[in-house]
Amino acid sequence: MRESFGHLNPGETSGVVHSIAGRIMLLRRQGKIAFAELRDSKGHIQLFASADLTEEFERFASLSLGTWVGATGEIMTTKRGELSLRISSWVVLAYPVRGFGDKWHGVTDPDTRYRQRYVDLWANPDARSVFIKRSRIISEIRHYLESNDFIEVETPILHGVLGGALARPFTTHHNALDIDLYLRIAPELYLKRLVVGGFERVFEIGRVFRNEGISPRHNPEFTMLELYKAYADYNDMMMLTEELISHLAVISNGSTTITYQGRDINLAAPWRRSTMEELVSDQLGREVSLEMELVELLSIAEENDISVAPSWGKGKVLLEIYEKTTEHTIWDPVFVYDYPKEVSPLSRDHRSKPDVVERFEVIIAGRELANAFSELTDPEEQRRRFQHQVEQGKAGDDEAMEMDEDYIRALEYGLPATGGLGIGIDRLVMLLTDQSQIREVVAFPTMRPEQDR
RNA sequence: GGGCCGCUAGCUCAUCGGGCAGAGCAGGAGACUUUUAAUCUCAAGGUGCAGGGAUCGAGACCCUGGCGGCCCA
Repeated sequence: MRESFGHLNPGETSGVVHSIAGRIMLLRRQGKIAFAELRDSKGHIQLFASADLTEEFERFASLSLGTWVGATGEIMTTKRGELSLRISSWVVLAYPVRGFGDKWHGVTDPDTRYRQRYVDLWANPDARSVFIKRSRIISEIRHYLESNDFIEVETPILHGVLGGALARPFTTHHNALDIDLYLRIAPELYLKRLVVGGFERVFEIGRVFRNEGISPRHNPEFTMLELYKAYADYNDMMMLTEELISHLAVISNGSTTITYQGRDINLAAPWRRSTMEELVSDQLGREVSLEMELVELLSIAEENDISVAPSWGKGKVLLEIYEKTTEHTIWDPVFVYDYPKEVSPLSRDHRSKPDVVERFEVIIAGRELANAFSELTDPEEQRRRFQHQVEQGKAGDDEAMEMDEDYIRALEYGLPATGGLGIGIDRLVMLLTDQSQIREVVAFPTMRPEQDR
């Protein structure tokens, strides 16, 4: 309507009759005329009502803010130049029984905003726009992948065996089979089974569940994109990642340079590529590498006040040093690559370096955004890696994976060289909508139950 | 898990060296024929998060608990 009739001069009528529906956000009465601001999902428009032209004028002029109405009338412009619908007939579609928030301040109490998102969404335009952007981002991911010959698939959320990531699970129970099941911590192992089955490019966008604390950056259930591409490796995944994310930045913000929490981030490809050892060495101003002896790495950890567990090997210690000293210092996107084998049970051995695998994480604004690798395809090596995980579990690591015999059987039928990539959608949306808290991008975040408030 | 902060009308916020709790908006009644958070008049609106304690007297001070936020692990 604004596009078609925005040219009308103040005081002009169009002769066109139109019907619209929405929620009354503001209402100003002046004697025998009244103005209302009607909002729908696309925007807002002014309604103009007058005693001589509008049915049941008195009743219209006394409607409460928040009322849903449908209205029909002629498109016109007021003397002050505001495009309006001069309504002749109208109908109430829903009455609000609960009080409207403050029309100027909206509702700001975070507890109310998160628990009663339906209130937040109509009271705070910023909240609306975040969720609209989220929808566009996810839609664009699908479009991008489909146009690159990926197919979208759905894999089980109820898992009998824990795997695909290092995390503590939620457990549940199936009554008829009388078995305990996990809510998945990652779709990874099922997606690769599909590649074994011949689907060469697959992706899934879905919820995963990790039984850990709630923080500004963690919700127990969150949305992951995982994709797998046959005949590809982690170098291909780097190119795909930087291309996809810089594309999404342009779609959602119009530029590959975005502002996050007051600081610019340049997402234009290509992104910096650095090994974990290089980054840590730079940060600490001394050589740090997996070629060192364990005791040497342990002493570096100690110097930096990093506590380690006795069961950890060199890889786990290096990862811990990296996460505690270096990760949070990265701002512009970096592919941190060549991860310790010890902490990467599903990644292929590096083609030329010992003790590391072909894996990378993307760090932007100090946080992990994506994780990818050249997939481990050798069933015997995979069995050894799972075995190591089982031992870690016995040693007290409650995030360790379990032995997945069926997954090994699938690998025995042959998984071609495959690149895999996982992106945390919520964190991506946070980045692209300039939000510092995951609860701002999850419509209904996990909350403690309401007491009698 | 630790530290700090918050919780007062439907919403956003005040108040005080402990002494009957106050405003704007919303909701109600009324005025007003081109408003833009319209304006004006009137009336109404509260178990001060919950429970204990010291005090003649607590929303305020002390303790415990609840929920939330921020920072840290």
